[in-house]
Amino acid sequence: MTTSDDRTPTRLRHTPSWLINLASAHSHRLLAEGFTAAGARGYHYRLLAALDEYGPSSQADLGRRSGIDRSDVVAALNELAAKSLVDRSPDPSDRRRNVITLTPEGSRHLAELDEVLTRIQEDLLAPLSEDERTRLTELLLRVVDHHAENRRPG
Amino acid sequence: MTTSDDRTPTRLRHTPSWLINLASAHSHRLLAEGFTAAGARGYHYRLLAALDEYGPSSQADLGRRSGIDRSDVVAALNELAAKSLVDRSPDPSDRRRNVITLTPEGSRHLAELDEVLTRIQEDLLAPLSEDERTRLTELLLRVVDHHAENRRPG
DNA sequence: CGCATTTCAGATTGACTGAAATTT
DNA sequence: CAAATTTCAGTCAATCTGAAATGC
Repeated sequence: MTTSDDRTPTRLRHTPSWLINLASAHSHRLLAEGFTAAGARGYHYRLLAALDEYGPSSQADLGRRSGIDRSDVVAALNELAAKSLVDRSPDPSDRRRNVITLTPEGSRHLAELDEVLTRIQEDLLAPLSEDERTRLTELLLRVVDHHAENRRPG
Repeated sequence: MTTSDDRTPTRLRHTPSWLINLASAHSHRLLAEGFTAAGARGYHYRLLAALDEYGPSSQADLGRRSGIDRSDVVAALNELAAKSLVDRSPDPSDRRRNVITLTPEGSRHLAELDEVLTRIQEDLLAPLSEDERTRLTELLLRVVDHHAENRRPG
Protein backbone atom coordinates (compact mmCIF):
# COMPACT_ATOMS: atom_id res chain seq x y z
CA MET A 1 0.00 0.00 0.00
CA THR A 2 0.91 3.68 0.55
CA THR A 3 -1.51 5.56 -1.56
CA SER A 4 -4.78 7.07 -2.42
CA ASP A 5 -3.27 10.36 -1.52
CA ASP A 6 -4.29 13.25 -3.68
CA ARG A 7 -2.31 11.92 -6.60
CA THR A 8 -3.80 8.49 -6.98
CA PRO A 9 -5.15 7.93 -10.49
CA THR A 10 -8.72 9.18 -10.39
CA ARG A 11 -10.05 6.10 -12.08
CA LEU A 12 -8.94 4.19 -9.02
CA ARG A 13 -9.70 6.71 -6.34
CA HIS A 14 -13.43 5.99 -6.41
CA THR A 15 -13.30 2.38 -7.42
CA PRO A 16 -14.76 0.17 -4.70
CA SER A 17 -12.40 -2.73 -5.22
CA TRP A 18 -9.47 -0.35 -4.93
CA LEU A 19 -10.82 1.29 -1.79
CA ILE A 20 -11.57 -2.05 -0.23
CA ASN A 21 -8.10 -3.17 -1.02
CA LEU A 22 -6.55 -0.05 0.45
CA ALA A 23 -8.68 -0.27 3.55
CA SER A 24 -7.64 -3.88 3.84
CA ALA A 25 -4.00 -2.88 3.51
CA HIS A 26 -4.34 -0.37 6.33
CA SER A 27 -6.17 -2.80 8.52
CA HIS A 28 -3.62 -5.42 7.65
CA ARG A 29 -0.74 -3.20 8.63
CA LEU A 30 -2.36 -2.25 11.93
CA LEU A 31 -3.13 -5.88 12.69
CA ALA A 32 0.33 -7.04 11.75
CA GLU A 33 1.89 -4.47 14.05
CA GLY A 34 -0.42 -5.38 16.90
CA PHE A 35 -0.15 -9.11 16.46
CA THR A 36 3.60 -9.10 15.95
CA ALA A 37 4.00 -7.16 19.18
CA ALA A 38 1.96 -9.90 20.86
CA GLY A 39 4.03 -12.64 19.18
CA ALA A 40 1.37 -13.85 16.78
CA ARG A 41 0.06 -13.43 13.27
CA GLY A 42 -3.33 -13.49 11.57
CA TYR A 43 -3.58 -17.24 11.10
CA HIS A 44 -2.87 -17.83 14.77
CA TYR A 45 -5.65 -15.56 15.89
CA ARG A 46 -8.16 -17.06 13.52
CA LEU A 47 -7.35 -20.59 14.61
CA LEU A 48 -7.46 -19.77 18.31
CA ALA A 49 -10.77 -17.94 17.88
CA ALA A 50 -12.29 -20.87 16.02
CA LEU A 51 -11.09 -23.26 18.70
CA ASP A 52 -12.49 -21.10 21.46
CA GLU A 53 -15.83 -20.87 19.76
CA TYR A 54 -16.35 -24.45 18.63
CA GLY A 55 -14.27 -26.42 21.09
CA PRO A 56 -11.84 -29.21 20.20
CA SER A 57 -11.84 -29.81 16.45
CA SER A 58 -10.11 -31.68 13.68
CA GLN A 59 -7.72 -29.70 11.52
CA ALA A 60 -10.00 -29.94 8.52
CA ASP A 61 -12.89 -28.44 10.49
CA LEU A 62 -10.65 -25.70 11.81
CA GLY A 63 -9.62 -24.87 8.30
CA ARG A 64 -13.19 -24.64 7.10
CA ARG A 65 -14.24 -22.50 10.02
CA SER A 66 -11.34 -20.10 9.93
CA GLY A 67 -11.09 -19.92 6.16
CA ILE A 68 -7.51 -21.16 6.15
CA ASP A 69 -6.25 -23.70 3.67
CA ARG A 70 -5.78 -27.21 5.05
CA SER A 71 -2.14 -26.99 4.23
CA ASP A 72 -1.55 -23.74 6.06
CA VAL A 73 -3.50 -25.00 9.06
CA VAL A 74 -0.81 -27.64 9.52
CA ALA A 75 2.00 -25.09 9.59
CA ALA A 76 0.21 -22.61 11.83
CA LEU A 77 -0.74 -25.35 14.29
CA ASN A 78 2.85 -26.50 14.39
CA GLU A 79 3.75 -23.04 15.60
CA LEU A 80 0.91 -22.85 18.11
CA ALA A 81 1.70 -26.29 19.46
CA ALA A 82 5.37 -25.41 19.84
CA LYS A 83 4.29 -22.60 22.15
CA SER A 84 1.87 -24.90 23.99
CA LEU A 85 -1.09 -22.75 23.00
CA VAL A 86 -2.88 -25.75 21.56
CA ASP A 87 -2.69 -29.48 22.12
CA ARG A 88 -2.68 -31.88 19.17
CA SER A 89 -3.49 -35.52 19.71
CA PRO A 90 -4.81 -38.33 17.57
CA ASP A 91 -8.58 -38.82 17.50
CA PRO A 92 -9.29 -42.33 18.83
CA SER A 93 -12.66 -42.42 17.08
CA ASP A 94 -11.25 -41.62 13.64
CA ARG A 95 -7.60 -42.36 13.23
CA ARG A 96 -7.19 -40.12 10.19
CA ARG A 97 -7.76 -37.13 12.40
CA ASN A 98 -6.05 -35.07 15.04
CA VAL A 99 -8.02 -33.42 17.80
CA ILE A 100 -6.84 -29.88 18.43
CA THR A 101 -7.58 -28.43 21.85
CA LEU A 102 -7.07 -24.96 23.23
CA THR A 103 -4.80 -24.98 26.30
CA PRO A 104 -5.21 -22.57 29.21
CA GLU A 105 -2.19 -20.64 27.91
CA GLY A 106 -3.88 -20.55 24.54
CA SER A 107 -6.97 -19.02 26.08
CA ARG A 108 -4.94 -16.38 27.81
CA HIS A 109 -3.11 -15.57 24.62
CA LEU A 110 -6.39 -15.34 22.72
CA ALA A 111 -7.71 -12.85 25.27
CA GLU A 112 -4.65 -10.69 24.63
CA LEU A 113 -5.16 -10.85 20.90
CA ASP A 114 -8.83 -10.00 21.30
CA GLU A 115 -7.79 -6.80 23.00
CA VAL A 116 -5.40 -6.01 20.20
CA LEU A 117 -8.17 -6.59 17.67
CA THR A 118 -10.61 -4.36 19.52
CA ARG A 119 -8.08 -1.58 19.72
CA ILE A 120 -7.39 -1.89 15.98
CA GLN A 121 -11.07 -1.49 15.06
CA GLU A 122 -11.14 1.77 16.92
CA ASP A 123 -8.04 2.94 15.17
CA LEU A 124 -9.16 1.80 11.73
CA LEU A 125 -12.60 3.40 11.90
CA ALA A 126 -11.53 6.51 13.76
CA PRO A 127 -12.99 8.94 11.20
CA LEU A 128 -16.48 7.38 11.31
CA SER A 129 -19.30 7.95 13.76
CA GLU A 130 -20.96 5.07 15.55
CA ASP A 131 -23.82 5.08 13.06
CA GLU A 132 -21.49 5.12 10.12
CA ARG A 133 -19.50 2.23 11.51
CA THR A 134 -22.67 0.23 11.83
CA ARG A 135 -23.69 1.03 8.28
CA LEU A 136 -20.28 0.15 6.90
CA THR A 137 -20.30 -3.14 8.75
CA GLU A 138 -23.75 -3.96 7.50
CA LEU A 139 -22.92 -3.19 3.89
CA LEU A 140 -19.73 -5.21 4.00
CA LEU A 141 -21.49 -8.11 5.62
CA ARG A 142 -23.97 -8.27 2.78
CA VAL A 143 -21.24 -8.18 0.18
CA VAL A 144 -19.26 -10.85 1.94
CA ASP A 145 -22.24 -13.11 2.54
CA HIS A 146 -23.28 -12.84 -1.06
CA HIS A 147 -19.95 -14.13 -2.26
CA ALA A 148 -19.63 -16.72 0.47
CA GLU A 149 -22.96 -18.24 -0.54
CA ASN A 150 -21.96 -18.47 -4.15
CA ARG A 151 -18.89 -20.38 -3.15
CA ARG A 152 -20.02 -23.19 -0.93
CA PRO A 153 -19.56 -26.64 -2.39
CA GLY A 154 -22.31 -28.04 -0.16
CA MET B 1 -10.03 -16.84 2.24
CA THR B 2 -13.19 -18.97 1.96
CA THR B 3 -15.35 -18.10 4.83
CA SER B 4 -17.76 -16.03 6.75
CA ASP B 5 -20.25 -18.73 6.07
CA ASP B 6 -22.60 -19.45 8.90
CA ARG B 7 -19.82 -21.00 10.93
CA THR B 8 -17.35 -18.19 11.11
CA PRO B 9 -16.49 -17.34 14.71
CA THR B 10 -19.04 -14.76 15.76
CA ARG B 11 -16.42 -12.51 17.25
CA LEU B 12 -15.07 -12.14 13.74
CA ARG B 13 -18.29 -12.16 11.78
CA HIS B 14 -19.13 -8.57 12.71
CA THR B 15 -15.63 -7.25 13.08
CA PRO B 16 -14.95 -4.55 10.51
CA SER B 17 -11.32 -5.44 9.93
CA TRP B 18 -12.33 -9.02 9.29
CA LEU B 19 -15.12 -8.05 6.91
CA ILE B 20 -12.87 -5.66 5.07
CA ASN B 21 -10.29 -8.35 4.77
CA LEU B 22 -12.81 -10.88 3.48
CA ALA B 23 -14.24 -8.40 1.02
CA SER B 24 -10.72 -7.64 -0.08
CA ALA B 25 -10.05 -11.33 -0.54
CA HIS B 26 -13.13 -11.72 -2.73
CA SER B 27 -12.27 -8.67 -4.77
CA HIS B 28 -8.72 -9.87 -5.01
CA ARG B 29 -9.77 -13.23 -6.31
CA LEU B 30 -12.10 -11.69 -8.91
CA LEU B 31 -9.41 -9.26 -10.01
CA ALA B 32 -6.75 -11.94 -10.21
CA GLU B 33 -8.99 -14.06 -12.41
CA GLY B 34 -9.83 -11.15 -14.67
CA PHE B 35 -6.33 -9.78 -14.91
CA THR B 36 -4.71 -13.15 -15.41
CA ALA B 37 -7.10 -13.88 -18.25
CA ALA B 38 -5.98 -10.58 -19.79
CA GLY B 39 -2.32 -11.43 -19.20
CA ALA B 40 -1.68 -8.89 -16.45
CA ARG B 41 -1.57 -8.43 -12.70
CA GLY B 42 -2.39 -5.67 -10.28
CA TYR B 43 0.93 -3.87 -10.46
CA HIS B 44 0.70 -3.69 -14.23
CA TYR B 45 -2.70 -2.08 -14.13
CA ARG B 46 -1.71 0.47 -11.53
CA LEU B 47 1.40 1.48 -13.43
CA LEU B 48 -0.41 1.77 -16.76
CA ALA B 49 -3.19 3.81 -15.14
CA ALA B 50 -0.70 6.18 -13.51
CA LEU B 51 1.11 6.62 -16.81
CA ASP B 52 -2.11 7.30 -18.64
CA GLU B 53 -3.15 9.87 -16.11
CA TYR B 54 0.09 11.76 -15.56
CA GLY B 55 1.93 11.19 -18.79
CA PRO B 56 5.60 10.18 -19.13
CA SER B 57 7.19 9.85 -15.70
CA SER B 58 10.27 8.73 -13.89
CA GLN B 59 10.12 5.40 -12.11
CA ALA B 60 10.29 7.05 -8.71
CA ASP B 61 7.29 9.23 -9.53
CA LEU B 62 5.40 6.25 -10.86
CA GLY B 63 6.07 4.42 -7.65
CA ARG B 64 4.79 7.30 -5.53
CA ARG B 65 1.67 7.72 -7.62
CA SER B 66 0.74 4.08 -7.84
CA GLY B 67 1.76 3.19 -4.30
CA ILE B 68 4.24 0.59 -5.46
CA ASP B 69 7.66 0.21 -3.94
CA ARG B 70 10.56 1.56 -6.04
CA SER B 71 12.00 -1.88 -6.14
CA ASP B 72 8.87 -3.54 -7.46
CA VAL B 73 8.35 -0.81 -10.01
CA VAL B 74 11.57 -1.94 -11.64
CA ALA B 75 10.45 -5.53 -11.97
CA ALA B 76 6.94 -4.71 -13.17
CA LEU B 77 8.25 -2.27 -15.76
CA ASN B 78 10.65 -4.90 -17.01
CA GLU B 79 7.64 -7.05 -17.73
CA LEU B 80 5.63 -4.26 -19.33
CA ALA B 81 8.58 -3.19 -21.46
CA ALA B 82 9.15 -6.76 -22.61
CA LYS B 83 5.61 -6.71 -23.98
CA SER B 84 6.16 -3.26 -25.52
CA LEU B 85 3.39 -1.77 -23.42
CA VAL B 86 5.71 0.95 -22.15
CA ASP B 87 8.89 2.52 -23.42
CA ARG B 88 11.81 3.14 -21.08
CA SER B 89 14.53 5.55 -22.05
CA PRO B 90 17.08 7.65 -20.19
CA ASP B 91 16.05 11.17 -19.22
CA PRO B 92 18.47 13.57 -20.92
CA SER B 93 17.74 16.29 -18.38
CA ASP B 94 18.58 14.13 -15.35
CA ARG B 95 20.73 11.18 -16.09
CA ARG B 96 19.82 9.31 -12.92
CA ARG B 97 16.33 8.87 -14.29
CA ASN B 98 14.46 6.87 -16.87
CA VAL B 99 11.46 8.31 -18.64
CA ILE B 100 8.66 5.79 -18.90
CA THR B 101 6.12 6.32 -21.67
CA LEU B 102 2.90 4.53 -22.47
CA THR B 103 2.95 3.01 -25.97
CA PRO B 104 -0.14 2.74 -28.18
CA GLU B 105 -0.26 -0.97 -27.38
CA GLY B 106 -0.05 -0.05 -23.73
CA SER B 107 -3.05 2.23 -24.10
CA ARG B 108 -5.05 -0.48 -25.80
CA HIS B 109 -4.16 -2.95 -23.08
CA LEU B 110 -5.10 -0.46 -20.39
CA ALA B 111 -8.51 -0.03 -22.00
CA GLU B 112 -9.01 -3.79 -21.81
CA LEU B 113 -8.03 -3.85 -18.16
CA ASP B 114 -10.36 -0.95 -17.44
CA GLU B 115 -13.19 -3.05 -18.78
CA VAL B 116 -12.20 -5.95 -16.62
CA LEU B 117 -12.13 -3.68 -13.59
CA THR B 118 -15.55 -2.25 -14.34
CA ARG B 119 -17.01 -5.69 -14.72
CA ILE B 120 -15.50 -6.76 -11.41
CA GLN B 121 -17.08 -3.85 -9.52
CA GLU B 122 -20.45 -4.94 -10.78
CA ASP B 123 -19.81 -8.48 -9.70
CA LEU B 124 -18.38 -7.56 -6.32
CA LEU B 125 -21.19 -5.21 -5.35
CA ALA B 126 -23.98 -7.23 -6.91
CA PRO B 127 -26.05 -7.44 -3.69
CA LEU B 128 -26.08 -3.65 -3.16
CA SER B 129 -28.34 -1.02 -4.69
CA GLU B 130 -26.91 2.02 -6.43
CA ASP B 131 -27.41 4.13 -3.33
CA GLU B 132 -25.79 1.59 -1.11
CA ARG B 133 -22.80 1.34 -3.39
CA THR B 134 -22.37 5.08 -3.22
CA ARG B 135 -22.58 5.05 0.55
CA LEU B 136 -20.11 2.21 0.87
CA THR B 137 -17.68 3.98 -1.42
CA GLU B 138 -18.01 7.20 0.51
CA LEU B 139 -17.43 5.52 3.87
CA LEU B 140 -14.41 3.63 2.61
CA LEU B 141 -12.96 6.72 1.04
CA ARG B 142 -13.09 8.50 4.36
CA VAL B 143 -11.42 5.64 6.17
CA VAL B 144 -8.73 5.37 3.55
CA ASP B 145 -8.07 9.10 3.37
CA HIS B 146 -7.80 9.32 7.11
CA HIS B 147 -5.03 6.75 7.19
CA ALA B 148 -3.32 8.07 4.08
CA GLU B 149 -3.06 11.54 5.62
CA ASN B 150 -1.53 10.21 8.79
CA ARG B 151 1.16 8.55 6.75
CA ARG B 152 2.57 11.18 4.46
CA PRO B 153 6.15 12.21 5.16
CA GLY B 154 5.54 15.60 3.54
C1' DC C 1 28.97 16.55 0.95
C1' DG C 2 24.06 14.81 1.36
C1' DC C 3 20.31 13.34 -1.39
C1' DA C 4 17.59 11.10 -5.24
C1' DT C 5 17.24 7.40 -8.55
C1' DT C 6 17.60 2.85 -10.39
C1' DT C 7 18.68 -1.78 -9.64
C1' DC C 8 19.37 -6.33 -7.45
C1' DA C 9 19.14 -9.85 -3.97
C1' DG C 10 16.41 -11.41 -0.56
C1' DA C 11 12.48 -12.06 3.07
C1' DT C 12 7.73 -12.29 4.61
C1' DT C 13 2.80 -13.03 4.55
C1' DG C 14 -1.38 -14.76 2.84
C1' DA C 15 -3.48 -17.73 -0.35
C1' DC C 16 -3.31 -21.71 -3.09
C1' DT C 17 -1.95 -26.47 -5.79
C1' DG C 18 -0.56 -31.21 -6.24
C1' DA C 19 0.47 -35.32 -4.57
C1' DA C 20 1.43 -38.93 -1.09
C1' DA C 21 0.09 -41.85 2.94
C1' DT C 22 -3.42 -43.32 5.96
C1' DT C 23 -7.97 -44.47 7.27
C1' DT C 24 -12.96 -44.52 6.75
C1' DC D 1 -13.62 -48.94 -4.46
C1' DA D 2 -14.36 -43.67 -3.56
C1' DA D 3 -13.85 -40.07 -0.17
C1' DA D 4 -11.77 -37.62 3.85
C1' DT D 5 -7.68 -36.28 6.57
C1' DT D 6 -3.07 -34.90 7.43
C1' DT D 7 1.23 -33.62 5.66
C1' DC D 8 4.95 -31.89 2.68
C1' DA D 9 6.81 -29.55 -1.11
C1' DG D 10 6.11 -26.16 -3.87
C1' DT D 11 4.05 -21.67 -6.52
C1' DC D 12 2.45 -16.88 -6.76
C1' DA D 13 1.34 -12.03 -5.93
C1' DA D 14 1.99 -8.15 -3.07
C1' DT D 15 4.78 -5.82 0.11
C1' DC D 16 8.99 -4.28 2.05
C1' DT D 17 14.40 -4.06 3.47
C1' DG D 18 19.10 -3.33 2.57
C1' DA D 19 22.73 -2.21 -0.10
C1' DA D 20 25.20 -0.85 -4.25
C1' DA D 21 26.08 2.24 -8.31
C1' DT D 22 25.30 6.45 -10.43
C1' DG D 23 24.34 11.26 -10.88
C1' DC D 24 22.47 15.69 -8.95
